Amino acid sequence: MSEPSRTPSPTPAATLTAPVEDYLKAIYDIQQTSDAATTNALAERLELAPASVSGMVRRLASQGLLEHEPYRGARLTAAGRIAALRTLRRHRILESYLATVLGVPWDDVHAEAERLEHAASDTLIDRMAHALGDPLFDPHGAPIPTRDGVVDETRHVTLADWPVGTRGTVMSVSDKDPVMLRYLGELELRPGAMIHVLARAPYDGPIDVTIGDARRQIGPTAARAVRIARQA
Amino acid sequence: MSEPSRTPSPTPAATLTAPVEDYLKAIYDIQQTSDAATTNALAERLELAPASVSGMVRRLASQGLLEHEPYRGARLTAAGRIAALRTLRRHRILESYLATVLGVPWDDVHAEAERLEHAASDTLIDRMAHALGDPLFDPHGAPIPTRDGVVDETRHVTLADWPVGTRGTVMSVSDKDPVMLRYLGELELRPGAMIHVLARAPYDGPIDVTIGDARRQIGPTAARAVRIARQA
DNA sequence: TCTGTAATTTCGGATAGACGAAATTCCTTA
DNA sequence: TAAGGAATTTCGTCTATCCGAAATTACAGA
Repeated sequence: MSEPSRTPSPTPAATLTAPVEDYLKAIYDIQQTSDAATTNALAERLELAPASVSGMVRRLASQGLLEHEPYRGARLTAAGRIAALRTLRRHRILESYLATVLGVPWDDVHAEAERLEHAASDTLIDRMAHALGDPLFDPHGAPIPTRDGVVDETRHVTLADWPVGTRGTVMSVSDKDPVMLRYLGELELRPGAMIHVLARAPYDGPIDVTIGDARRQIGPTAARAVRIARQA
Repeated sequence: MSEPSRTPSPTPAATLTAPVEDYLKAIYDIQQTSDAATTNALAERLELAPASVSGMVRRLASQGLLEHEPYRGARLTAAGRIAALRTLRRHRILESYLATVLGVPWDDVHAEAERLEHAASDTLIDRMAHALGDPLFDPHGAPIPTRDGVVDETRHVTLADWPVGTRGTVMSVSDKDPVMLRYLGELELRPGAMIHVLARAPYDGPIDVTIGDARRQIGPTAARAVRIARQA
């Protein structure tokens, strides 16, 4: 585990619109993997035209929420990062609450939280978190930022890159695609599951893996949605 | 109690924007008292300029959600009524859930629900309703429409007009103003409270009333926020 | 170094929603 | 019935967000 990171709080920041929160969250997400978020990557994630992203990125940069080097991509500033983590916390607390308390199926919670996260007040989110015992992870295994922006940013290897012959534990699964999530659920590929990669066919071929006791073959796309860590 | 009213379901209606839902809800609300919702009444309730309301009302009329006689006011069509009741159900289920399950103070639930009602899916609302045992009234005593648009529309007399010398039961209190709600709470003027009007000073003067066992004087503005029915 | 392709930005334009000022209509009252 | 005030609508504008088409830039490979 790497250090949890702490971001100082500069401004309380005026209320952001829903689209702005979505951009910041997407940039944060992309920056977990790449150094900067490119226009195309953002456009794809947000399902918008690249032209729209260009315009918004310029505006957000002028508001000090991110830095933008034309043709190079966007990087969150400290203020942007705080705003992104605030939205991420809302999202993941909501996912946890909906799944745990209200029994919303785990492949549906993402879409629902995606809308509610822009409307719920901070104090409501804190109430939900409290009711859940202030969880550190959401139902898909993603870490939940605290109220003051502390979050575990460990970058886990995906199942697609996990070394052959090695055992590991599923840390998290991507929550973006309900169909994929349903498939992973059927395979018992949930956070906490033990896996053991037996073989991987070359050229993006299927991966031969035991999940708990069951032996399975899974394709590279699904494997990329599953993040693994060495057994605890 | 008057007949619950039933509205047939014409169209599933495309998804409405948050402002549109707000307009429909406000018009429904105003129509509970007046025959048609005037531009000024809407502007005041929605805290918008009358010019803005004029424009929106015209648009909503062209979409078939309401009928508009220029200079005369707006009336919901069947389709508009259904949409309004759907939003009202969301609002009141959310209020109930937040207050009952999450312990949000009863004077805060309105504002929170006001934002969440546009984001929560129907199935989530139904889950919440189910968790509460499908309540018929929200924490302020307002009736909750069912999934298929049945709602009690009895028009209750307010405390300001309740006959002197008569006992009654508080049916509901207006949830719009948190400060007022806090005041009413301090007076124990909640749904279910027994009241007995002893005297009313003329010209909008104070009302002399017993609430439960306590004797109080309350002003006409607060009294207008409290709706009363003959004792059950 | 030159060049073609992919990524990005710019430009003009669209839509939803809101506003103030000015024009219009309604209705009461003299 | 004429006038004046109040309510309403119209008009021109503004902001936020989105788009397609055209122009620009970056960069890999010859």
